[in-house]
Amino acid sequence: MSDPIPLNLARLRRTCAECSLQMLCLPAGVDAEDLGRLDTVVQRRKPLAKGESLYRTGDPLRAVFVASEGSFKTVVVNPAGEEHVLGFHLPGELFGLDAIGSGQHRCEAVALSDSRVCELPFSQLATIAAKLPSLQQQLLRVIGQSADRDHDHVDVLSRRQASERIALFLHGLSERYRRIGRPCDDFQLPMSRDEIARYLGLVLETVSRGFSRLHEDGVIEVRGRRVRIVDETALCLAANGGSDGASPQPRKRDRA
Amino acid sequence: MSDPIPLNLARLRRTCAECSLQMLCLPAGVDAEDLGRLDTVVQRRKPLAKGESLYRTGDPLRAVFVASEGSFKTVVVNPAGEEHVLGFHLPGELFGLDAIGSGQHRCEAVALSDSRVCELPFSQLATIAAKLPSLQQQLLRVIGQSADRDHDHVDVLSRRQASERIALFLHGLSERYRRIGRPCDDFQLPMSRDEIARYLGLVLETVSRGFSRLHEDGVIEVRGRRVRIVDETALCLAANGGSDGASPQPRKRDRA
DNA sequence: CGTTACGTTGAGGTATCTCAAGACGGGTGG
DNA sequence: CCACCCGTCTTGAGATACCTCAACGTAACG
Repeated sequence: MSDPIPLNLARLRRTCAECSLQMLCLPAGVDAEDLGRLDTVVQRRKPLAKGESLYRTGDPLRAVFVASEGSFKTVVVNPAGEEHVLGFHLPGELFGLDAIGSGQHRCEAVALSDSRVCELPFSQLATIAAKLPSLQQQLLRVIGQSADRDHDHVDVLSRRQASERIALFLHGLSERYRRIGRPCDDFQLPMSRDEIARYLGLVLETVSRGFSRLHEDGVIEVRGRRVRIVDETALCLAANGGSDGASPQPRKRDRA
Repeated sequence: MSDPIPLNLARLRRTCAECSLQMLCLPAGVDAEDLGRLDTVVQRRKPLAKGESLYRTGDPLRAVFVASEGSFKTVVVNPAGEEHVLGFHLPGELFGLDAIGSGQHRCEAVALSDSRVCELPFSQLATIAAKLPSLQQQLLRVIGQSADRDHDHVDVLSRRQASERIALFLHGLSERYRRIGRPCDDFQLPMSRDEIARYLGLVLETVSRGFSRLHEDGVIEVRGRRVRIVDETALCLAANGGSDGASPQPRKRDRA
């Protein structure tokens, strides 16, 4: 453990190449020894089957997570029994931070497909961060990025047109695929129409119709969960109020 | 600066009694000397007039803020020129954390009334936190609580019935007034109907009608911005799908 | 090859938005 | 003190986008 462990560094670089833990592991200023210490803390590649929960509402804060394979959703079930989707978590994206406020998870994390996750015990993370200022900064940044995704969600939900929400959702997803180093204009949705609907505050039929409409308008190609973005510009336009397909003048600026 | 300063401790305890910076200043394990160091960092009581901005979208992360008097809203203006309200910040609540992900503010903070704010330069906060593990933990917790408020916002926006959103909004506001030590069943709204609407993803008329309806049903009393919560239980019920007025028989979905 | 989950499409009802007019309340100045 | 103005809030009536209900198509799987 006191040896500088170049082997571990190499392995981490390889296996976590596109992982957001990279932000925690590999910033400048974290040397091999520090990294080795962190490495002993990360528990790697825990497998989960589709539909299994990683944590449930009320569970104490134990760790933060990153899927190395597969995606997750986080959901809350309200008193009326309806399920709301709070977020989707692609491979390489950190999640599970919802518990750092109260110490308890406010939602449930469910695997959308057979998955593998790395987990990083939070107490040890905090301890190490206290000793490594650079790691502390990285930790703050990663937390901030997680909050940014929540803001994106709010942004989507604030749109009052279903077509805007759907376009913005697809655009955001594309952006995130790009960021984790995957094709961003041709991908497989890890979630169902119903789950998208519960994320967007709509019903599944509306989502389906929205997809069909974007297809008709030549913005995307859809077949089931396969999505190809044909016209990214048009997608952005649709996300910002160019709601109706053939709106001749999508220019409306209200001012006071 | 190197003196232990019991006087400052006393002053901080008094002046920041209900302030969320308290969480950063006064946890067990932070002694007077530490506190003195923190005290030198907090800039206090900067005044702002109603409508003035504390920071704007794109501004670099400089500090985090707490209003000691007055309230704030954080807003984004989308390309179409519409203003979305991301959050309201009551006196004593920490805000401005939206920039820790990217280093730049993603929204604009506007005073809802004449206000005074304490600000805490972020770089120095991070430096001090690195030296004080207990402060680091408090910082994480405060950040987490801020994220919790964002989750509450998502929760509200996910409701598809306007009446639910409005009831949940009022209930959440009441809860927050309670937490900052103010009357939670009788208060003055710091924001307009229009601002509430832009927070809830509705139009102002719908908010107004929702208030009137809750008034008619004897759940609240409203006169302009003055709100009194008459029946908290009914408010909770309305927030969770007991949407329609006096439906004592909670069948599947009953419409009067 | 049947079963099952998921996705698409259609028709009709309804909540919310839009547009519009009026009421209230807090200021200002005569 | 009152008249007046302005921003804010309320209320009404009609248009519309979305939800509900329902049937059918499609794909994955044993």
